[in-house]
Amino acid sequence: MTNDVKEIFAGEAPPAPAALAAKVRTLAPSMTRSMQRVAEAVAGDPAGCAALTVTGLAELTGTSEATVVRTARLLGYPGYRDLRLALAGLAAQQQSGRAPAVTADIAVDDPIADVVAKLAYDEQQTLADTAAGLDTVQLGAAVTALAAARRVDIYGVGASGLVAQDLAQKLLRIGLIAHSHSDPHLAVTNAVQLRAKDVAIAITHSGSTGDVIEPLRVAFEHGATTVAVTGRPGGPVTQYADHILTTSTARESELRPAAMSSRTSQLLVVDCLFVGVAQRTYEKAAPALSASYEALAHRHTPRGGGSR
Amino acid sequence: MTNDVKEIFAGEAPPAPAALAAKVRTLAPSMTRSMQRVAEAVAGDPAGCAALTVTGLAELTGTSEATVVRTARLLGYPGYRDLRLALAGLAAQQQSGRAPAVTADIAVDDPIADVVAKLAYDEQQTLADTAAGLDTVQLGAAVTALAAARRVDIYGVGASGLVAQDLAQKLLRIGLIAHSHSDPHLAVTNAVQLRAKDVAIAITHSGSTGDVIEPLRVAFEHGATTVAVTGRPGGPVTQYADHILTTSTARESELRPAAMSSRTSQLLVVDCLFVGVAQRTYEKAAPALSASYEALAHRHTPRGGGSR
DNA sequence: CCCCAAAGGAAAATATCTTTCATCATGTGA
DNA sequence: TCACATGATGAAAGATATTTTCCTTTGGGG
Repeated sequence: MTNDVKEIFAGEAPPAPAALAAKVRTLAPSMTRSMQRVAEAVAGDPAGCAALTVTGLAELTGTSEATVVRTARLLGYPGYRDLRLALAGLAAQQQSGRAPAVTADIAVDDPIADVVAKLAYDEQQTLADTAAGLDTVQLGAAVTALAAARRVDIYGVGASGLVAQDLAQKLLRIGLIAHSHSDPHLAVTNAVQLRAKDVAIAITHSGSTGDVIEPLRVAFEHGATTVAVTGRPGGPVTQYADHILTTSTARESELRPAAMSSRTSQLLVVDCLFVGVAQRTYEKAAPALSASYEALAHRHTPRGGGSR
Repeated sequence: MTNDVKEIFAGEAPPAPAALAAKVRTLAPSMTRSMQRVAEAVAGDPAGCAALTVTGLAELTGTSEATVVRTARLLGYPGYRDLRLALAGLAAQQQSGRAPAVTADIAVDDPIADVVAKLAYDEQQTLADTAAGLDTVQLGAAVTALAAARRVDIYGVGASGLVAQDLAQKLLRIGLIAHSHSDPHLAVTNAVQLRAKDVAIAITHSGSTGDVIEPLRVAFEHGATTVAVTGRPGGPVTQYADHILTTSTARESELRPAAMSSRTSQLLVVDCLFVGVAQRTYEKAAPALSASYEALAHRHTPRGGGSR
C-alpha cells in the first residue's frame, strides 16, 4: 500500500493547501532543470494541469512521467495523483474567488449566462429584503385571522392575480375555503357575502389598483378581517386593511419590469402566510396535505424512468 | 473511447461546478438504491470522498466499483476520476467560504419569525442552485426559438399552471402571441394547430404529468419546437422536448411542500426566457413594454396618498 | 581521455479505473 | 400464484494511469 510512502514523508508535509506558488518558489533552487519546468507549469496554470494525466503533463513540459512524480514528491505530496487533487482544489478556489458581484443592470447585449446570474442575484436580494422588512406581528395577526376564518377571498389582478391564485390553491389544500378573484365585478359581488370571521386579502404591488381596492373596501365595510399585501405601505389600499404586509421593491429597469421582483416578494409573503396557517391548524392540515398529494399521484404516468 | 458515453450525455452535462448537492437532489429520483447511497455519500462529504479511490468509496457505501462509476456518469462526469477532481474542488471551496446555514427544517412550533427566515433562506438557495444548474446553451436555443415563433403555447397544471400563465402574460406584453393552457383537452385541441416555427413549452416539476406531456407530444409531432421546463431531466416529458431546461429541487418537508421551491425555480427559468426574448426582439419589445405600462396606469387611482 | 555522479527517461510493475457479463431482485401479466 | 421480463448489481476481466526500477545520458573533474 501507500502507507510506506506516507510514512517517509510524514515528518514534513502538510499536503500544502493553497500556498503552492510560494512553495514552488521556495523549492525551485533545489530542483533540477526538468523539475523546474514541471513546477513552473503547475504553478502557472493549476486548472489546466489538473486536467492532465501524468503522461500529459510530462509531454507538455517535455519531460517524463518519472520527473513529474519526482516533482510532486518534492512539493510534498505522496504522488502525482494527490498533487492533481490539490490542483483541482486550488483551481476551484481561484474560480470562486473571482465572483465579482453581479450588481450591474441587465443590458440588451448581455450574454445569456449573465442574464441568468443577474436575475438570480436580484431575486435573492429581493427575498432578503422582503424577509428583513416583513412585520412579524402583522404577519402573525393575519395568520391568526386566517386560521379561524370561515371563508377567505383573495383579490389580485395582473401579475398579482397569479399570486392570489397561488395562495388560494395552497389554502384549499389544507382545508380552508379560499377563492381568488381577478374579475373585479365578481370580486365585489362575492365581497358583499363576507362577514365577521371571514378574511379578505388584497394583493397589489402599487397599492393603488382600483380593481383590487374596491372589493377589499366592501369586505372591510361588511365586517370581514382585511389584509393588504402591498409594496406601498402608505398606499390607498391600506386604508381598508386591518393588517398590512409589506413587500419590497427592487430597482427595476427596462428589461426587468417591476412585476418580476414584486412577484417574488409577494410569493414569499404568501408562503409565510401558508406555512403559518398550516402550523396553527396542524391537526387538520397534515392529513389534508398528504391527501391532496395522494390524489395527484395517479395523474402521473406510472413508470417515469425513476422510482418516486 | 468514452465518446459514446459522452454522446449519450452530451445534451445535458456541463461538468457541474459547485451545484453538486443540487444535482444530486435533482437526479436522485432517477437513481437506483445503490446509486443513491453513493450520491448521498458524495454530496454529504465531498472532502472525505475526494480522498477515496473507487474501491474505497465502493466499500464505504457498501456497493461495487461499477456502481460508483455509474453514479459518477449520471452526475455528468466521464468517470469517477473526474468526479473525484470535482469533489476536491468543491471541498476546497467549502473550506474557504464556510456556510452560514439556517439549514434546519421548519417545525410545527417554530415562531413566525423563524418561518420567515427559513423560507427566505430556502428560496434563495433554490435560486442559486437553479442558476448554477441551468444549461445556458439549451436556454439560448429556447430563446432563439421563441424569438422567431409565430405562436407560443404553454402547458402547465396545478402550481406549474400559474408559472405557465406568468410566462404567457409576459410574452404577450412584448408582442408575442402566447397562450397558456391548464385544461388538458383544450391544450391538445390547440396543439394540433401548431406547426414548424411555433413553440410549445411544457412546465412540470415531476416531468411525468400526463396532462402536460400529451399536448407537448402532439405539438412535437406536428413539427413545433418543444421545450420542457422540468425538475427531472430524465423524465418522460423530455422525450418530446427539443430543449430541456432543468429546474432544481430543494429538500422538502411536510410543512414545506416541493411545490414551493419548484415554483421559485420555475419562475426564475421563465424570467430568463422572457428577458432573453426581450433582448433578442428589443426593437419590438421596448415600445411594447412601455405601451402596456401606459395602458395600466389609468387603472390606478390618480392620487395615491404616496408620491412615487 | 576516462571515470563518476547526478539527471533524466523508457519501460516494467503496480495501483486505479472502466467495462463486461453473469447473477440476482423486482415487479408484471397470465 | 407462477413464469417471465426487465432492470439492478457486483465479480472479475480489461484498460489506463501512476509509480518504481533501472539503464542511458550528460557534464564535470582528475
